[in-house]
Amino acid sequence: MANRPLAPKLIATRAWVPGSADAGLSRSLLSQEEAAKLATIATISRFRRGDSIYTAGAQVDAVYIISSGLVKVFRQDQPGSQILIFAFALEGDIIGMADDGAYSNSATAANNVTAYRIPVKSLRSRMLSDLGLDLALLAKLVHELRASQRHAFILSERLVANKIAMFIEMLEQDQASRLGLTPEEVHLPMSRRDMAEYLAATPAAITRGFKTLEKAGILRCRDNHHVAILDHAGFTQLVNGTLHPGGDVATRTRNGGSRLPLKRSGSR
Amino acid sequence: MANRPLAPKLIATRAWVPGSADAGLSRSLLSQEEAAKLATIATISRFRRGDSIYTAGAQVDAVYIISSGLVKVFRQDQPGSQILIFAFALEGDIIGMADDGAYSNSATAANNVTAYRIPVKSLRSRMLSDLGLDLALLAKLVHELRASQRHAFILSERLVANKIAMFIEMLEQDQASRLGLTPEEVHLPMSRRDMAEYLAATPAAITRGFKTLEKAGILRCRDNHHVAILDHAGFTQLVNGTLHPGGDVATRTRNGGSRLPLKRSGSR
DNA sequence: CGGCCGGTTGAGTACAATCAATTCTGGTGG
DNA sequence: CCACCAGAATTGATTGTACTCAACCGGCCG
Repeated sequence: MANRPLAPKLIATRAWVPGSADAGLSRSLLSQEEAAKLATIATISRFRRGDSIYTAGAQVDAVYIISSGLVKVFRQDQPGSQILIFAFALEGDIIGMADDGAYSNSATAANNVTAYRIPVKSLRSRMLSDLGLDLALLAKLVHELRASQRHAFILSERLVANKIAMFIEMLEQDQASRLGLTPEEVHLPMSRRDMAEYLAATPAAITRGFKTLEKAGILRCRDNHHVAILDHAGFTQLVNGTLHPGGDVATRTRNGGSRLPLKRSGSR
Repeated sequence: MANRPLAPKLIATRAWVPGSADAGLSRSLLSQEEAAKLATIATISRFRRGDSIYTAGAQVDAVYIISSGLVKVFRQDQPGSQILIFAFALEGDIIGMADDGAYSNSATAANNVTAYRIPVKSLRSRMLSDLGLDLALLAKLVHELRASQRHAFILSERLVANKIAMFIEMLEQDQASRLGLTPEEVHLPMSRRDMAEYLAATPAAITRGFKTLEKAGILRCRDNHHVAILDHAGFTQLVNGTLHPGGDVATRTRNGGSRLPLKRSGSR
């Protein structure tokens, strides 16, 4: 096994910045001289909104580094059935992961997208000769793993409003790490439908969830692609499941006046 | 960055065997001469049911390879709040992942557990001197990423019965890869409660979900830890969201007789 | 023998999915 | 530049499923 073909493998859709202080690392991963190295063996590809970049099951022949636009990385088992978006890839992100020679998920352009296309053959030789790059990719993988776990954590939430809050927080952290400072407004580059497919919900639920958050004073929507976080504290409280946004106290049958916990305490 | 301390990083809770044909790879990852190498620098640790192996946020000082028992790898933000189990680690699995010097999730023993404890210091020097091991760990990471995406996919399912089905299928594949052949019965080493925390549900829902699957003739439970898959076809159909197990046709208001799809077709 | 914990069952509630109708929006072609 | 159309987004009404709360059973350990 030591002299296995040393599979081209890996390469992962970039992670949302995970938790805390490694933003610098995450940003510099492939945006420096190593990226330049890659650029020498890459060609530029363009995709229109809706174009498929690669599809699950196909042989891996290339890996892409997004230059501009928004790419959805998703899984869909049957042609007409359920979709789950695993990640949104933005500028600087790498997509085209596989570990056994075939793509394990699909990617389509949500926008007009430009990307560097890197044939795996050249990538493989590069990796072998350049340990530094190998380690960078490894770090990338760790990030993506964290992102995926975060995704799972978001999906484990029951209330759509909470999911949305966690999602926006994620976007905020990502944009903060990209810009170097936390912006006034969070930008939501994807459609409501895309958000629904990332959060395992329906567009209708997304709409209502935003409304709930807005009425609770947590955030304000300038338009469907720009939101401002008003109450950052209650925001994280809500993320922790402590807060119950859909107050609507009037309809409470019993337990009329007492707001407060009334949520899971000891067990789940 | 090339001469960064080359962080110990990585090391991941092992993946459930992902999709298809790389079972062999997954099994041999650390179970051969490399495992032997590791054994020379490892010590044996024992944990009782409920013991904490490591907790999120703590400095990474060691990595563990499970020798026997069952370990839950989970995340819990607030002390009393929601838990999400990210993975169950069995014999041969590696836990103790981190990418910035601190554990990113927690692990506790669900059983009596024995594990090899590997201080990261020795591991780091090993890794540097042994590229093969590094690559093995990298492959491990890829597997874990796949596992996490699979987890997200399971969580995206709405009906608990479907989640359970996917979960059992996952266990079956894992056990098949461990044994080399698909066993008659699938073994569920964890408690109902643990399953609930992996599937983001409640124990009550788990119970009812099993009942549903059993009444639908999909599977049969010998006891709470041994199930046999009866209808493997309907099983995967159900996994794809095509089948609707809670038939109970009598209560259907409209659409009285027509079983069949009646689930999401075009959109989600 | 008696708590204690895991598991099950039952009744009531709440949230999101579904279905369907309507408005809004962006892009296209005249 | 405007009319128009298709898709996205919203809204409403209804239904279904899982959560919640609570009680109960059973085995295990003290």
